[in-house]
Amino acid sequence: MSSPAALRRLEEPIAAAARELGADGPVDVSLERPGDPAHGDYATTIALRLAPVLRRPPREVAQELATRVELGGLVTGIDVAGPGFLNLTLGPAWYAEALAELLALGGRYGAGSAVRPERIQVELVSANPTGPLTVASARNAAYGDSIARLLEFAGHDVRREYYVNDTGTQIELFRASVEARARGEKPPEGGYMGDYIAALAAEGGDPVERMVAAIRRTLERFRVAIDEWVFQTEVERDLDAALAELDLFEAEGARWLRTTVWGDDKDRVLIRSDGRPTYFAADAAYIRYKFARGFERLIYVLGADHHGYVARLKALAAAYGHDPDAVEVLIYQLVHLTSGGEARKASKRRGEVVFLDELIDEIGVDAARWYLVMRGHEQTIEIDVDLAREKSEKNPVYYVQYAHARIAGILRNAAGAAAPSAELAGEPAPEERDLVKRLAEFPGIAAEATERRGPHAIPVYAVRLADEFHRFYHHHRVLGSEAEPFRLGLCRATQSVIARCLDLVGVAAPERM
RNA sequence: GGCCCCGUAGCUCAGCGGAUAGAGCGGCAGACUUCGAAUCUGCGUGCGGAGGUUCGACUCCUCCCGGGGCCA
Repeated sequence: MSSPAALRRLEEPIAAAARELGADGPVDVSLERPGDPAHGDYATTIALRLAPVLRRPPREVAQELATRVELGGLVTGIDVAGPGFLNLTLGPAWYAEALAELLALGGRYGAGSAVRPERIQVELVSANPTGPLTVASARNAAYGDSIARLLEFAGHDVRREYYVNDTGTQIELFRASVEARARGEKPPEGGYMGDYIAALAAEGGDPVERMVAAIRRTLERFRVAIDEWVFQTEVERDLDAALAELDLFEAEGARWLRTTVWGDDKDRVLIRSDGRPTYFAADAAYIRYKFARGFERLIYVLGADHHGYVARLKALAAAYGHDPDAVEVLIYQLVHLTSGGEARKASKRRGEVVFLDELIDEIGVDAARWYLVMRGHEQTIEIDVDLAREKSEKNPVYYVQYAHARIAGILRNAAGAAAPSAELAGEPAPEERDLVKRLAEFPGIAAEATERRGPHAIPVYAVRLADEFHRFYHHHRVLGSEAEPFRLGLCRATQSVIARCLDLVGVAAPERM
């Protein structure tokens, strides 16, 4: 399902021909778009990969495939090139078919790539409620939410969850800091400072509750819809039951879980010698609670500083009798903030933070989400706050949004004109061909982004698609041309795919700008 | 000392086994009586280093160098 029907219609006859030659099992034709237009519209390396299996020279295999394969009018040329590439040149009929498929599917184009839909929980952000969300959490939110959106689009049943650490030493320190401030005293050693502490002190009430409410508002503003908020204090009510199910051992007065048998680098304490449970004990109760709710896959979105958690979380899953691979820990690298070339230190306690709300105020939700998710999650990213603020119109997100708005404008003006259609009046122009081929990439891009947990592929693709559209626009008039129905069809299809791309990363698709 | 991530164009980054490695920003030169100029067109030898696997390596493996992070 990762390729559109228009591509499968090319791939399947080639696969059939390959099987005739003696290839057994599923044959992966995987058509690719060559960089050089002289190499045709699509190319496959099937002959190169088949040659060792068939014990024949690759070019010979390619030649034989080219003679055997029957692609009818979809293709006007099939050539052997280089060491054994098979290059296809598409005929007009293919473009019409591809566009027809896209128009028929509309917003569902590219959806449903999941081979087996699962019940998936994505735990994201889960920052301590000791202060407003920072830019570091913003990457978690943007990345985690895009993962959730991709999984939903692929056909999975997805729930987003936020785990609130509402107890423990940091929380006590936080409460003490607010109380000290309310009395007009200095915060305790290592305590929290900043304007928000003063504001909480002035407001009164439970500062933790207020912080959670503030985080909730920020996430809503950031277009992250949390389905479930789970509090550590709630989870810990089942602590005894959760620990009773584990095979703990005693050592040095403490009670341990032998996580090393599941690949952790050392065993972990759950109950300290003084009888107090560790944070890890709460993790145990929590993961047990997650599985108890029937999720088949648990995704944790964590910053790079938590990479040590991977082994012990999987160990917990295994200890409760689940497949450790049902726990998937997605690690993203940290965000560095710079300002005029100088690094800014993001420390919640010293009040020198850049909060997510401030970032949104400065560059807007669209640019913020785009910027935070447009790079690979394994890449440390650098955000120059000044640049983002002063030159936000340079952000490529506007380039993509502009293409969407421009199409919306054309379609508004087309009221009363011919209906969009995939009917081709004659030969499609080069820019029209390029646009259709770009659109045909989308299902594969979306599926791969989902499988690899790499949402950044979506913005990268969206920029290319917008690029292709802008080029098409400058070469061809849509309204009033002989090819008006086909070009309106192209516009509608492009608009639909751009809108989907933007939605997958939580960015608005404006009708006007 | 162990583990994780990263070294690609001046800068920020795509590219995850295929043909001549791309985009944005910055710079230079052009294009609006025309459906939206937030646009388009042109100008670029750069994969940290050394081995290895392969018909083919930015991509996979080993080592080294360099940056960031976690743990001890």
